[in-house]
Amino acid sequence: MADAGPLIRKLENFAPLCGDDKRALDALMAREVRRYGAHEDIIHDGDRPDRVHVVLDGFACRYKMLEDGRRQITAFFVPGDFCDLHVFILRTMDHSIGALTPCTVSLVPREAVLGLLDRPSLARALWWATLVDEAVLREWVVSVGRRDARERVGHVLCELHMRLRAVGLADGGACELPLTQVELADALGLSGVHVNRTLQELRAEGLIELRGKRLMILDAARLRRAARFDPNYLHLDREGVGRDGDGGGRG
Amino acid sequence: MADAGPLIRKLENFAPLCGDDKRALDALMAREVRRYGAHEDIIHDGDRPDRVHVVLDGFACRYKMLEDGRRQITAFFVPGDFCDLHVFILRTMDHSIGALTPCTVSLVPREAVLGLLDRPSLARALWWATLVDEAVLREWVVSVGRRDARERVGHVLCELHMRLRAVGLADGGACELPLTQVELADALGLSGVHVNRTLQELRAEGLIELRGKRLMILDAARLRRAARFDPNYLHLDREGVGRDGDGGGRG
DNA sequence: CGTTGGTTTGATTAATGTCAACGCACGTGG
DNA sequence: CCACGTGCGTTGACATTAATCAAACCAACG
Repeated sequence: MADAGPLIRKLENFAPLCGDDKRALDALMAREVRRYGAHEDIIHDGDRPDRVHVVLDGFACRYKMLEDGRRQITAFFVPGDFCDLHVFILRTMDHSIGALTPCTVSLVPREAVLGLLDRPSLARALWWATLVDEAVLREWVVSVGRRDARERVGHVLCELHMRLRAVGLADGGACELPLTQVELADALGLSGVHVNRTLQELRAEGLIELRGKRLMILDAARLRRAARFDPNYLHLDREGVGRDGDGGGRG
Repeated sequence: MADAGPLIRKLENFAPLCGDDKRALDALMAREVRRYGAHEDIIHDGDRPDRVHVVLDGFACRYKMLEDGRRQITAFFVPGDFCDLHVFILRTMDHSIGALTPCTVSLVPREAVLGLLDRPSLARALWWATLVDEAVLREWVVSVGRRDARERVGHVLCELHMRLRAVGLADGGACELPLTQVELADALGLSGVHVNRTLQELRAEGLIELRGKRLMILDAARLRRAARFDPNYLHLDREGVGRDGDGGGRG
């Protein structure tokens, strides 16, 4: 049931892929698939993995623990996301990757990814994806460093909704969001209690609805304004089309 | 006087470069050089630059402004750092890059960088450099999200000192650090006043000396412990040597 | 039912921000 | 050589945000 659909949809936010490209991705993602339970680690700090992990289904995160138990989540992974393309160069992991919900993950050997890169359109698309990941990370720093709790919470909800929509997992203003408040807190640099109160505030103002594992954005315009959310950093606007691309074509 | 030395020294923390590699870098960096004054923007949010910028001399930063004037710095650039390799794929800048001190910057056209990538050893080294930048950014999130002011300030000082040492710009525990307290604050997600008090605390404990534009780490072990600084995320330990590189053997 | 994981609440405290003033070094122009 | 302006660092008083602690609550589930 979990397939390469989200990944393909995501990459096509950069530029359309041809049939062969999609078939190559499909084949690769199906080669070796593993399931992880909620809270199970997919890769652990200090590991030296030899395969790349792609989330096909479920939510995962990148995180780092301090010795005294404080945790900081530095990325959320949704279906279609690569977890650890760095494996190609950096020997040892300097952080962990864990499943937040039960996850289906494709394990792709290094060489197979290198094979993908022989296709210039895919090489560009994958490069785009990693650059967007970096842009998301930069925005994360801005949130945690300079936005107050309301803005942070609102911002991350806007972002997750957009990213889920980009892989076909949102339906109007609604999407599945199976994150606990403490997980949100660990991502936003807040305490669980404070996230709770902030969510209540946003709910009370009629901006969102968040019950169980479902998020509904009730007033997108107002929420964005409240959170000072500007989606340009997600680069979802087909920046790769009509490119006179020497950009990738080597080989 | 500004040359490619720091860049070369930095890349050799990953793996040694051959003479041809170094000459190629030297030649490229010398092609077009510009000077920027302190506080001058090198690239502005929204720009679509067509050249890549490498800092040869001076300090610069990546930052993002919020409409109401809050600023978050998301990276410090020291000599040897690439500012914007993303230019290859992402069309428009989603943030700005500014000189913190007077800077000498090399402007390298896209195609010239692509030429560099034809040398497998350089391609790997540059890839390594961008992955380390990302790792630094992740650590930045951890600091801002979960470390208190003391730890943040101590951590960034440890990091900057190590990075400067990696490009040959530290001499024992000392290095030039021409950053104002407000600039540090904007990087750490703190107020200028609070950075000031925190620095005084670190000074009073005999951990550092920071006067004028010079930093001296007086007790590295204790400072690291106080800041919970673990340098592994900088990946400066020659991870690229002895790699059975499919990436292509170098002559 | 009793457990468990997650959410909610209230009371209190700690960390950090804000504001406003002052000092100090440096450079510049008279 | 001095007066002045400017940018940064430093201080103190005070405001505010968010953390902490502890308990209660709720729904899902075996």
